[in-house]
Amino acid sequence: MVDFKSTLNLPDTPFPMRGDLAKRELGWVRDWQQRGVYKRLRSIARGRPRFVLHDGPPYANGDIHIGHAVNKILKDVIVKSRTLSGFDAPYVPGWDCHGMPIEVQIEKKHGKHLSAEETQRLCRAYAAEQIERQKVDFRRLGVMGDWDNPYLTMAYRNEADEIRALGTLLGKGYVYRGLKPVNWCFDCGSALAEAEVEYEDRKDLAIDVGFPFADRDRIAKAFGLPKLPDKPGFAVIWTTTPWTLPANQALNAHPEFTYHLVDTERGLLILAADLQQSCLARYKLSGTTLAGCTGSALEGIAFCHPFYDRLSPVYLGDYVTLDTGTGIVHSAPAYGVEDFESCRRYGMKDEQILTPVQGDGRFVKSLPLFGGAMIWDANLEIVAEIERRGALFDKAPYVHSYMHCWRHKTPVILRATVQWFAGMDATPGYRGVKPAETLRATALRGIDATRFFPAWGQARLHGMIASRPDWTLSRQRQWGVPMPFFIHKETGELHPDTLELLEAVAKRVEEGGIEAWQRLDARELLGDDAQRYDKIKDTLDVWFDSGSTHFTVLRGSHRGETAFPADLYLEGSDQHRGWFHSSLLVSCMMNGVPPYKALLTHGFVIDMEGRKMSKSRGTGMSPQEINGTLGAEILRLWVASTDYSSELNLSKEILKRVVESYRRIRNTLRFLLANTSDFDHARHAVPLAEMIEIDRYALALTARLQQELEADYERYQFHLVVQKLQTFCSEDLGAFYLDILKDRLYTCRADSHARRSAQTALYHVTHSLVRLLAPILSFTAEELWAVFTGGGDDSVFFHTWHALPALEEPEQLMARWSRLRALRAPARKRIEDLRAEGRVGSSLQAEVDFHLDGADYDLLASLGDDLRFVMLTSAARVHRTTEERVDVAPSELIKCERCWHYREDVGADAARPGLCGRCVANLYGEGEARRHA
RNA sequence: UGCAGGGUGGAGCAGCCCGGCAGCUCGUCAGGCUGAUAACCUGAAGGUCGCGGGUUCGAACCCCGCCCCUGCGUCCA
Repeated sequence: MVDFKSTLNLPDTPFPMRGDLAKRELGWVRDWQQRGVYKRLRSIARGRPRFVLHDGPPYANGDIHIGHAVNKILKDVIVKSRTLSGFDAPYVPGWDCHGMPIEVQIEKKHGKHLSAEETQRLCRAYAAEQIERQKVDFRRLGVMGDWDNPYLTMAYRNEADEIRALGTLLGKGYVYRGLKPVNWCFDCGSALAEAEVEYEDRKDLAIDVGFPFADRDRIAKAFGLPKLPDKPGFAVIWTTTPWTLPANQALNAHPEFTYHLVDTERGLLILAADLQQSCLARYKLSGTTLAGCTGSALEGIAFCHPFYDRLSPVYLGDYVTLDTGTGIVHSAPAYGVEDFESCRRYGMKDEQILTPVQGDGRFVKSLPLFGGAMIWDANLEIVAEIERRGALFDKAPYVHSYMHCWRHKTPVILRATVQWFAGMDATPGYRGVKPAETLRATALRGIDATRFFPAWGQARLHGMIASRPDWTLSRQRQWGVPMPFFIHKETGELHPDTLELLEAVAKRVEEGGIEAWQRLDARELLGDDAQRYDKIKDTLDVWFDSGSTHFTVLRGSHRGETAFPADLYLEGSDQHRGWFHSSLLVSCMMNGVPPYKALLTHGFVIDMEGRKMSKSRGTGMSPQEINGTLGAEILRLWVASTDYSSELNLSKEILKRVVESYRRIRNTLRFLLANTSDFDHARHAVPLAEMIEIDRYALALTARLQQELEADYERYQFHLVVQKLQTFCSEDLGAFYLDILKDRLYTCRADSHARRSAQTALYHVTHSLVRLLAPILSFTAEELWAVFTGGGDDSVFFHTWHALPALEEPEQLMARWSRLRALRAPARKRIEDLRAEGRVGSSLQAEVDFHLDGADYDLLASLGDDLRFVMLTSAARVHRTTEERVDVAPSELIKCERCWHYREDVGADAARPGLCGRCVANLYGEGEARRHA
């Protein structure tokens, strides 16, 4: 038997079947870096319309985790797909460098008693180190960007511009200074942002405390009694924070609730009517109701403080509820927002508010009875004191969820301090300048003008902005951008030249970083005035750092290569409260508009049980680990194939699935390469009009795919991209077109029209696919590009979507072949029956007879003898009949040793034994002609 | 407790806006090919579309209620 294998055009390519990704990706990362691909891409894209995705800066502490990877990969897919769409899409990555977590790290390493300047120096070095580590991991993911020139919030220029931004806000009249209860952490010694607070269960002591009657006549009058019985009396309150009692300055009652005056063994009690029973039960007292009145009747009546010699008047408040307690609430304006606001409403001034708790959690020394005590320790002493004075009615442990510092995990309190604020509704103004509308109104209008992916983000951000309180801009930390103000020692007023002084400081910071402010002697700027002014030590909230990058980066350090406003900000959904929020507020104050045209959010990574990924539970999967085993490409494909708008599920099992689907795509690509390796488009391409019909159909399918994927990319629907790519590779190519094509590619003459037509189609399919894949499977696409285009200094990213040849009537072609495929299916199934009976193996062993009528008959008949190639059978006949059916039978003819078809003319040429007629023609004659398949 | 999102064969997702046989890929099982071969092709099994009502000739899809999951926020003075 002659070996005809060598007479076939079998696939051939150096593109390996196995990606060996974990190892070989490193080579591409290095290659991109060495060749300066990003930089060259910028010059290639220069002049195109710009698309700016502004990177939200990750915090420069710790190695990247899976969430970072998801975020950066999504950004990368967008930047690359926009580039391929013909945009100039720069990507300037950034890092958030200041703030407490880093300061805490330094404290841990070096202790607490460093000078501010030394702390800053160490923090700066630490952050720089963290950034380099993260940068390596980000690059390893295949993320392309300006890694040699990222933005850092700690860059001197950035720090200086941030001070300038502060100056702008002040000058426009948004900033004010005032006393206000803010979340306060004793361990931080600082106010916390809303985002820095989390809730955890905590056990406290809940106590019921009586405030003795002070004005018996007014109480009697309120209850409509001529005179009170001659017994002691109390208004009873319930609290879980005994330590706030030394700062008590009022009692709150609801204006519409009914309160009873109850006669008990321990005297007269005032309680909310609805809570009377439960309270008395708790106090183990029995009582009779003497009279009742509404809360509003109690307004202004003063009661004695339980252990200090002063009075607390009743103020009315709608926020008083009947869920727990007594219906009367004790009010310590320095330690509760509602308390603060109600006391303010009743005319209390800042300086009247009692603030006995210091920043370290201890009572001031001068506080009678409890001076110097830590508030948590003082709780017990306070309860004991109340008990001693006979004012304690009940005490019981109480578990409730309570605010904790996200860093220290220790309880946080509300504490009135002097802070700087950006007013949401109040427009404090600055030297006569006032914004035309409130910040809240500007921001809400900005949200309405922003596009959201997914759309529901809009309602969410809107809701947050609508209800948020004023922004506390100041912090009492070291590692942060200073609020370089000078305050008059007596009046507390800002220096009249503050705007100029800020600019002067900014200039110095630009030269020497925030350390320059630390070093600055006030006399250098103020001269003799210096002794009358305090140099403020506050720093800016770190959210202000990242919230002002649209100014410090887009209009500052990277203004030439980016633009304002950005086309897109993209972050995890938690950033509605974080970066989206702070950026919106800063930009609305500075520019009156948001810094972005659109916002995209993604969910968090969770495991199979629907739990959030966490290292402590051992379910966490690190990107470093995945990169090192499966490859970053698998991580990228997983991210892209997941609907990121809700949670992203990840597990070993899921990654295994992703690896499988990667293999499928990779092998399809390999087949395409292997069958075009001897094809030179310039010399061999068949003109569109002369191409074989099924090849033109393949082009039509590809054109439709490309059109759909371009749209999916545009709408950031990457999971649809992956799904369609997959289906295309499996269904349209693998199971249909390529399967049919093998015969023609392998058996026709290498340079025949029939084969070159197929290769022309494959050439275009490959060009289209490799680019459509590139944003997601960047490593694979680049690898393929090098093989396909013959190496050189090119990159797939230097190109745009492939321009496919324009078919004249693609719809007609699609309709015709869709029907053909539908008619093919039952025949394939009948062949499978034969196979199950053991009567055929390969489908080429079968012959098929279609019995059809009408359009279907015409359709199949129109293919002539080429129908058998579409059917993958040795013969396919069509018969006109009204009784439609498909017959399949094993061939009784002889198998051609070369093409494996079972044909009558095998051996007809005595000189060529074992060969069928067309193989003889292909090998020694003119070659066969194909028109349809 | 408020806001938002989700719940479709073992896994990942379509379908829902605009009601009309529940679909794709992967996996599983069975078979084939041995000229894409650690690949490829064919077929099959597998789903009460979270639950309960309603509207409708007809509901995964529209309406109401509930349950569960996730994120964000908030609260117990």
